[in-house]
Amino acid sequence: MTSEHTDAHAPTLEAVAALAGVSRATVSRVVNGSPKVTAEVTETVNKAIADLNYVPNRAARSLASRKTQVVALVVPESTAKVFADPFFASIVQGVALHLADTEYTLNMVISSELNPDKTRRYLMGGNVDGALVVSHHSGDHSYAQLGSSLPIVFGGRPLSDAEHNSFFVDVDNVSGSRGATEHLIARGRRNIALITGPQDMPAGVDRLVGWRQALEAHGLDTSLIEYGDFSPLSGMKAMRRLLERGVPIDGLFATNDQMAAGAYSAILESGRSIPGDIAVVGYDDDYFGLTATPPLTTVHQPSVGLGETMAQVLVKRIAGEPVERVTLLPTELVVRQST
Amino acid sequence: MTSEHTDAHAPTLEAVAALAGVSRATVSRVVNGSPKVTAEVTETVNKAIADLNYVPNRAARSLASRKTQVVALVVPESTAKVFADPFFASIVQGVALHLADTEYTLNMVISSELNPDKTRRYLMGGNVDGALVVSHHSGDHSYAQLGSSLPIVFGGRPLSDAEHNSFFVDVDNVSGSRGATEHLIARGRRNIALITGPQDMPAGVDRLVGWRQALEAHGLDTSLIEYGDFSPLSGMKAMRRLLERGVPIDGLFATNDQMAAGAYSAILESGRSIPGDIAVVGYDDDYFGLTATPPLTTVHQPSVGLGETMAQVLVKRIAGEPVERVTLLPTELVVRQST
DNA sequence: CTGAAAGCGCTAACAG
DNA sequence: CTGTTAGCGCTTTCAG
Repeated sequence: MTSEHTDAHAPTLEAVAALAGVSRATVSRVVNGSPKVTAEVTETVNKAIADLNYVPNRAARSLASRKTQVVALVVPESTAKVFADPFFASIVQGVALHLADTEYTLNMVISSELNPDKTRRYLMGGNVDGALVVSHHSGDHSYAQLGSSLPIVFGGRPLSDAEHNSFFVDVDNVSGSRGATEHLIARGRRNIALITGPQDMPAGVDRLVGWRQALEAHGLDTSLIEYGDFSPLSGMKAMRRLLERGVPIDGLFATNDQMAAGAYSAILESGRSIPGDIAVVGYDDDYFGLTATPPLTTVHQPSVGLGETMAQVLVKRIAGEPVERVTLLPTELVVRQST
Repeated sequence: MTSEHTDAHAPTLEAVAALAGVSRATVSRVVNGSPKVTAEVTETVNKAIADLNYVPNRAARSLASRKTQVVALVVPESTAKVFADPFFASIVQGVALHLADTEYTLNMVISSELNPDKTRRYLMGGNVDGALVVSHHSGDHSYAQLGSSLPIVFGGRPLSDAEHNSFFVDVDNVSGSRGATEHLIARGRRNIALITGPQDMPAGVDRLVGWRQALEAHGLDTSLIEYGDFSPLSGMKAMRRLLERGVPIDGLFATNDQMAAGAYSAILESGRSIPGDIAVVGYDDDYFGLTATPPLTTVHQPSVGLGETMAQVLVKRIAGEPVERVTLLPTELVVRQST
């Protein structure tokens, strides 16, 4: 069942040079857009290129120029397993879309946790000009060390600020959460609870900070906190604990929609109404928000934009252009019927 | 804000040869696992490689061997826009996972519909050893022509069987649908309606065929058909039309979960119950199935497996090994409370 | 502004 | 089994 592949020798730079009646060096200059070539000659060469349907050979080009024109997108295997996470998928999409407009090619590599050296070697083996590292919401900068020998841009801020040297772009979790909470306040709520995620994840920490900032700015109580693990079940349990405290609660900010989903159940089973008794805001704007009853007010993150920005920052770094070490993208509050 | 990158000349094959006291050719042989090298020499060389932390340069290797060790994953831009589609995301995941175990590297390219030639040129420019083409459930084989000069494997069967030469792997829609319908029959249903998708999409056609096969095998009526466009709204409308026919209906097979969702509404609004009056089965096993009331019985597709298989088939083709031109993956019926 | 010459790092016959 | 010898196709000084 194997098929033949006509190995019709692709035209080389040399062939173009011959047809155009110039030297290979000149063709190379034209191909690379060198400014010092007569318009006339440039035209002749371009015509020859078109006629021959010439496409430069990347390998040869890289070898000679010592540049690969490739950037890697590193995805830890654990993240890949949950690849269907729309947030992550959108990041990849953004990266790919931005890169499509550049000279760079996207190399997706799944780094196995079992054999992280394989990836390290690949990255350091001169196979790529730079790398993008995304790790499922978690800010894992374990590749940060490579940052000193290869331009790397991370998706998500590092957990510790000690990483005072890695470049990253992240969603502005603090401001997004502050906005969500302020929305609750604007709706007249005064006893606003928080169900947040693990404090060993940047998203968990930052979203708590935003909530607290908003509350403090209005002189409101910040003691209504419970922790979950971003799963629906944990959200339900956290909400129950909150309700059991027996203190008044008229607003809830759950730091992701999944936990908000769980909280919905707990609120409803306690006989309370949404948003009548308790107004709730989520975070992530995933599918749950739309299908929930009532539809959930939530914080939308610019996931595609995150990917695009990462790619953009990396390309600039590779080009040696100055770029901010940290880029924070704004979120958008999507107001629906739960508030 | 730019940072320095120590351009510590990566060790070359030559350096390894020197350290090991052999020729470059021998080192090359060891690196490429040639069988004709003394165990002793192999060891010495490997030690030198380890000591120097040598990593072969891909560009040089490709240039000399005329192989790129790269396979492209082509994603039409329209598909990329809906990248968050979990089915598609899983395919990418599968591809990446399988490739991670091979010598191949994954190049993701988004092909713009506006400029399809850019992609064609890239593929034909000797930049990749093979390509994987996925187009959102649609069986678009517009790159089929390239198949004669580059190994290509498609995800999803082509719409027309005229494409009697392209290699593809697909989910076995016919058998999946037949199974879904037989399940309804086994549950004692005899008046089984169908809401299917556009007949210009392989999935739309094949799922109808499976339903019909099951019904005919049991001598049941196959006239209860209505068409939708895979959207929830179209499913709702189709169901209403079905109900308006005024004939008995005790089972429904909707060819995707989204349309099943719409059908749910129509059934419920008509005062009927699920599965009491009408048992329903969907297809896709997307998130709707789980959150629906009652949870939806549906057909699960091996999306990750699809990606893995595509990669596997492509790698074999590149290696010149014989492979089936078409590979159909089995589906699995997930039985929940709607039947 | 353009050509000539010298490799980039590695593989691949071909000898030995 | 191992070394020698040529390049793979392109970029890049360095002259002219």
